[in-house]
Amino acid sequence: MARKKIKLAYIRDDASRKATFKKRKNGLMKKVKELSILYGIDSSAVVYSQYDTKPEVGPNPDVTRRIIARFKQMQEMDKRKNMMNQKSILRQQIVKVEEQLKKQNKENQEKEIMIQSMYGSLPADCLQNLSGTDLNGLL
Amino acid sequence: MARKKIKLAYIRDDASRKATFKKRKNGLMKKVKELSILYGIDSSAVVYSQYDTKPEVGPNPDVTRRIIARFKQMQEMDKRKNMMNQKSILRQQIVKVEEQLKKQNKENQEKEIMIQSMYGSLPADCLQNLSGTDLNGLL
DNA sequence: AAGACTATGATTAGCCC
DNA sequence: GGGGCTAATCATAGTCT
Repeated sequence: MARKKIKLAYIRDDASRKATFKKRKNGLMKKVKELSILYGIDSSAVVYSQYDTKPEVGPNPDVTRRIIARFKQMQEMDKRKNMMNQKSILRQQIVKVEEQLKKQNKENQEKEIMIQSMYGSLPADCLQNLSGTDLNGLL
Repeated sequence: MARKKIKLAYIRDDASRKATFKKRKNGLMKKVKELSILYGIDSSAVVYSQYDTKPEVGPNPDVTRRIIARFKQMQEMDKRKNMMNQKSILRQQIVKVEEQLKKQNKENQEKEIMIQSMYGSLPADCLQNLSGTDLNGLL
């Protein structure tokens, strides 16, 4: 009578797979029921298998329905949270871009002032040579 | 070190309830995961509790979503089946009532014939005494 | 194939820190 | 109050029927 432990992997032998499946499914359902009794909470397990035509639902379908409703609600919340996160990330990016823009504007202004002063200080005949030159490209 | 068994009932002591809950929840989730691995099937457990802000979902939310979809499908099937059953029950009732109706019609016909023959065989002076009498009530 | 049995492995209640 | 320990209970793989 060697009852050794099995390793956690798909049971290839059809007979023993089917045989032990029922035992384990029942064990699981028992635990689910115990959990809900011991702690006064909702818990449910659903098991689909090729051995049963119907999925096994424990401890009772009404609880399962309630749980599903709440699960969906939670999913919605998660989704919204995610969107909020994305939104805040975008906001941060906007702030960054705005700062860069501000900085660049300031630089541009300074360059403008430089150009203005350059023009002002040049002799009249030098202005002729500069006409047609792209000042922006130079800066 | 007395580790005795507990009886299956709501654990009133807050501390031990909270302490053992986590253990059992983890144990359950482990079993759920084992089930899906050993048998290559979908299984999922959802546990709501006052101890966690979120429900515990095992072994993973995608499987749970798939399972919920199938659970709903099954519910629909059950509903339809139920309706079909009700329908067939009603059909049987209709058949019964139709049979009763047929039977009664036949009886009525027979009674009618009896009445007719009674009228036909009576002498003329007897017909006067019968006027005003409810023949239907007599039969 | 399905249920009973049981040695063995797994889970866990109560403790301790 | 959370994590580790361990005795005790529980679950179950393999076997037999």
